[in-house]
Amino acid sequence: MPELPEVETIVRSLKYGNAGPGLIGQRILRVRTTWPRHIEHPSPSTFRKQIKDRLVEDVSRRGKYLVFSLDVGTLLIHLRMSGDLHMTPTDTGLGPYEHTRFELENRWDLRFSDARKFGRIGWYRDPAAILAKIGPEPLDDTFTATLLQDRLQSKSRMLKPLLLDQQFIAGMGNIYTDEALHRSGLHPLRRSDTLNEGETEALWRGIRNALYDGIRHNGASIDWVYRGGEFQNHFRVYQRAGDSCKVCGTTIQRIIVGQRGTYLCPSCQPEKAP
DNA sequence: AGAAATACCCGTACGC
DNA sequence: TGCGTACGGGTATTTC
Repeated sequence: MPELPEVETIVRSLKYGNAGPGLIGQRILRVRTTWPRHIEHPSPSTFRKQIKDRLVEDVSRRGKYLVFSLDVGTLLIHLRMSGDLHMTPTDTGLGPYEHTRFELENRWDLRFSDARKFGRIGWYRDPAAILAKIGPEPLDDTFTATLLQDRLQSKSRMLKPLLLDQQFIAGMGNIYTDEALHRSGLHPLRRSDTLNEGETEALWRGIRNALYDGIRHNGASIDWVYRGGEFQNHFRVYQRAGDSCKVCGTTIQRIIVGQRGTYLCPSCQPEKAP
């Protein structure tokens, strides 16, 4: 559930440090895990050897991946549903879900907490092989309304599952997809190749605004698993079924689209144009 | 071929 | 109280 804004928030906190020192310039002494399946690539034993004594040179983000540039190779971490990363002093007792930790030279740990154990970690000599498969970054200057239009017209898919497709666009999850569609005034079942120019522009704006708002509030905190920021207090539709739309007062609906719970305002997002 | 559905991995919350 | 089920992201696999 950490989506683009939550991952971006974590990247910033790790990079510059807030509840602890920043990660850049730190050396990793070793990795310890109580859940080896967190380590996706290479094998856990090879991973341990490759990570030992590596220097962290940069921390960034690509889609929902955290990208740790090392002096040799790159560490990729995907938080999936419930993952989170914290800087914690090495001598602090382990939290219940802190399955994997990277011990640093300065006696702090980078701890990977993951209640549902869906998260994945990998070390790659060439991360481009993985990251190149991901769609465009929605907040990049190169992500224009024209680019979005071309991509929408090249498919004939429902908007909701299409926006969730990481190959179509990077970083959108269930929350920000529903929030973006509401801001756009578009129904989640709408086919991508039926949007006119104005609707495409609205979707482009809706995506960017939903993500910017999320980042501005340091991401959202979701149910019991993810401690994020305050964006949950600003949801317009997500998890608001039965409540009234903040724009028009109509009751928010919850439907299932592509096996995903989906929230919308039936007035702001009519299935067919009025 | 492309779109969409299904299964899988997990732990918790919720409803009956 | 206790059990079954829904939820959720992304990938792999299957179906249409």
